[in-house]
Amino acid sequence: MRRHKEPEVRKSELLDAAQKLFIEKGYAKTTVTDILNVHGLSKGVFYYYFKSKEEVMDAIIQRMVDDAVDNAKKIVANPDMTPPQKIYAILMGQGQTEEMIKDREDMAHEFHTADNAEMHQKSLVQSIKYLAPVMAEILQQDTDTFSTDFPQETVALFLAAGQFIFDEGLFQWSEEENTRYAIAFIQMIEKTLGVPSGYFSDLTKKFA
Amino acid sequence: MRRHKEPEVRKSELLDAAQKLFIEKGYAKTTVTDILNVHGLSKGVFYYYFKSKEEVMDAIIQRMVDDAVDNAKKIVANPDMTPPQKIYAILMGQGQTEEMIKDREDMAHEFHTADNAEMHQKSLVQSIKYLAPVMAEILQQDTDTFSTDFPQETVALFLAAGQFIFDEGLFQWSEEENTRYAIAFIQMIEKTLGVPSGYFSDLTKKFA
DNA sequence: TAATTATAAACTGACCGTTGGTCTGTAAAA
DNA sequence: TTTTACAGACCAACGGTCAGTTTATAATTA
Repeated sequence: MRRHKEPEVRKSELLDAAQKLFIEKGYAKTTVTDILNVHGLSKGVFYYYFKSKEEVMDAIIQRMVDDAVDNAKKIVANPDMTPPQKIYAILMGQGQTEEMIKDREDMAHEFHTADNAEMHQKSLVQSIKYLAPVMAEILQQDTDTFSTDFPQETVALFLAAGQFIFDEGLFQWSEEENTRYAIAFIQMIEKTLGVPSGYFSDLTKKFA
Repeated sequence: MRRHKEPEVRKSELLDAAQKLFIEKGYAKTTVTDILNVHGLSKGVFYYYFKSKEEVMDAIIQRMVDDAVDNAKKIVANPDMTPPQKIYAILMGQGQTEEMIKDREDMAHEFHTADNAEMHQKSLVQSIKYLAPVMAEILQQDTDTFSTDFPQETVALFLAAGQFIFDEGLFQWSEEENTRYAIAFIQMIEKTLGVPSGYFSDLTKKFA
């Protein structure tokens, strides 16, 4: 009765199931058996495709980061956006994959980061590694508007600060606090990049 | 033969042993039995003093953060330091307790943060919670030199960025990279706080 | 006051449930 | 027949529990 599936299909099934569970319950609290139960599979098949639970997490993070980088590259290539808009769009879209945004429209998905420290840390490290260079390009290609001595390093600092502070699971900011942090964040970016104050201000309305 | 000890002494023994192991091996990879073996104690005594392994981590973090806050308050009260020097001293002293610095002089202690995500995350969260207000006071008390709309939030962003980027376990920066990040970090702070460029520059030499 | 007993505090170690991971084997596909 | 995809019993290790033992302290008695 058991039907053998294409390896890639099975692997994707497992990855998708794992990702959903990791986000819902957290990495640590998600059992390998939990992942297998989603499609009624047995222990063996998991370790046929992956050599450890951690490898699955790494694969998921890689997928998410690749997505984010692709998205960022599209933004960079978009001729209808100004450089500041690009910076803003990439920074603010962080931590949310396209799929996650779609999902979020349906049900309220909380990225349970408190129980997800390992995953959160790894994904932040990878984000910085792969996303910072792409963003740094924007700054380097428009030295008229931006004045930064170390674009990549500066952008990395932005990513680290933003991803951490605005994480929904770590701090439960009130709406007011969130707004204050958002403004402070944007002002920090404006000042650091040397763009006039208010450059991003009209974009800030999204935080209302 | 078994000697009963003062509860506080025993508890400190366990906390100290745990802290050392958590730093050396990481929280996840440190066994409760490992902690007990340091002083040859049995399972029961651990759960006599703590109700879980996580509680021990929380206690250790609290101790570290309290230390850091005390230290920060002393710096704030120091009349021989200028406000920028205070900001600098607190930001750069982060993540290293006095004891850890002493230890580091003896043997090369690596805070194995890669295997320590949970602890690192929690301690960063607590740092921001308790340290940011203290630092914000410095900014508020010297509005002539500093111009920031949201002192506490801004400082929190600094802490998050700095603690993450300069973590020894997460990124293995070369000496050059480290210097670049340090300069970028300082420039970001200078620009964001509205102090003239080079305000911290003479302090930067420490990174050589 | 010294010896005895009662009570609580500090500690032991066998035990349990769960989990990540292994291994031998089997059914389906080629 | 060989290879690929899968099943599921099994294992070691870990966090945590618990009934019981030893040590210190207070209360009682002689």
